Amino acid sequence: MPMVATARQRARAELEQAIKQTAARHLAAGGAAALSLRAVARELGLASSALYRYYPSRDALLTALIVDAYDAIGAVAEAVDGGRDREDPGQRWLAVCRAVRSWALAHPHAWALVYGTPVPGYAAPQDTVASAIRLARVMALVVAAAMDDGSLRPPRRPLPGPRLVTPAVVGVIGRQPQAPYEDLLERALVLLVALTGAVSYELFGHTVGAITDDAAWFDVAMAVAAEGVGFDLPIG
Amino acid sequence: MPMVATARQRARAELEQAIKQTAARHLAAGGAAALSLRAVARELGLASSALYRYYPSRDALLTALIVDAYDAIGAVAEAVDGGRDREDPGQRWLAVCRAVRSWALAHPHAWALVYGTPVPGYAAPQDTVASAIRLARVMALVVAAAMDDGSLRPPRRPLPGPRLVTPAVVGVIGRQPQAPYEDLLERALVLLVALTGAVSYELFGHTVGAITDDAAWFDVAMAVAAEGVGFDLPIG
DNA sequence: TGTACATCAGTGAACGCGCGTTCACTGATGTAC
DNA sequence: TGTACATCAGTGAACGCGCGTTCACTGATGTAC
Repeated sequence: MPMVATARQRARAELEQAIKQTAARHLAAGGAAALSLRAVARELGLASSALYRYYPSRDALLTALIVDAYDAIGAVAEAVDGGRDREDPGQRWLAVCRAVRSWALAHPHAWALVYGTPVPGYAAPQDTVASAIRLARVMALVVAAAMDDGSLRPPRRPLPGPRLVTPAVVGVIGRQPQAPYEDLLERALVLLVALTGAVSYELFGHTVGAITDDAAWFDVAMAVAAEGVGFDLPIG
Repeated sequence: MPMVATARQRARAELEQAIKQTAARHLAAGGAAALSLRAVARELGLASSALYRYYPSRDALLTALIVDAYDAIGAVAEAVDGGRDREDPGQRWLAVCRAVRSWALAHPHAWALVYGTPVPGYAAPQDTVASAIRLARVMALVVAAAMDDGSLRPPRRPLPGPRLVTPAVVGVIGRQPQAPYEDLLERALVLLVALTGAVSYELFGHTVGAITDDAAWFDVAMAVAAEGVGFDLPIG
């Protein structure tokens, strides 16, 4: 087992990337439905059958693009929030929301691939979860920071009943939140719903005719949602 | 101009409905991508070209289905809220949210058609707006009722700056909300984002592995979002 | 260092499929006098 | 009431298209001795 990659291995890795990049470009141009293996092969000057040495099926290629999209969104969130541990949690979360929205506006079809209608007949394999979780993790850390620094208002009415989040979610912040914040994680997920919901709402055309300034309203929406959770985003 | 429809007119109206119903069934089975004019014609025992006497293109048929889906959602919301004018606004809104969610779970592909990824190459014509607005109207009326009956908490921090909703939205409740509720409609739209966002979040598979009880969590999410707007949904 | 063998990337032809839309047509239904 | 004409629903063949996937193959790269 050699320490350095052989020429064949390097060529393989390169072409695998080239295929994915070309596919991503086609996705960006026409959406998932317009992504065709034959078109990708054509652009790369390959026989269409050659792609099967790299991806066993169209779905597998799509899965790779989905993972990349999740990772790109997660990376954007992490980059924006990185090193802000001492800042106001509201500031941090708004910055993350804005960055995610910007990314989505720049990559609408990739956004649709992960947060829009699932591709018909396609079942998300396990490969995507590690990447899908990155944005949620940033959100959870910001909320946990708000709880720890005392800036989080306790809920007006704590939710009764058993916890609704899985241990996996609790694991993200490493502890079960204590009273008066027992229901913190259930509430916090609403921030993600508001974020993904607002971005999709705008991107999929539902603000047309209703909202005059999408960017300004997005900030409002994030602030309103955060108030329900118990912390304040900077507004105005 | 006869007062009664001729046999030809009746036959036409019937077949137009039959085409749409068959198309709706195919949509429900396989999603928008799986909707094919030829398959619909086949099932009806017609030549595929015959459909062009009824719908000028596949997009036109799709538009009819989109309008129907919006109307169905709006009708569900209106039916649930009908005659509840005197009830607690929080109760009313939660009932609407739950009914919309149930409809979506029963008609996932139709939901995806209107709130999921827009069909590629498809631009929503004006025909859809009247139907699309029905759910928003119910929401606005409930919120306006809460404002009027004094159960709506004024915002912690009113939003500065100009209004962000169009006159069309103001027209739904018939008046510009006054202080301390100037920003009511901007806030209220977050309820729609939370509702559509939460339903899509669940329907498109993002709660898998994170939430143990989707129905219970949905109630929580709606309550948390409503708190940001200033009114309380019944919980627990 | 050189040779025999194994691996594997890429080819090109083929399979089998279904689609949206157009068009000249036939024959039944409806209308005007 | 009957006839001539206009309307229009539905046909069936055709156009032109692109797709995902399989398979036996060739020739270059890599490996073991």
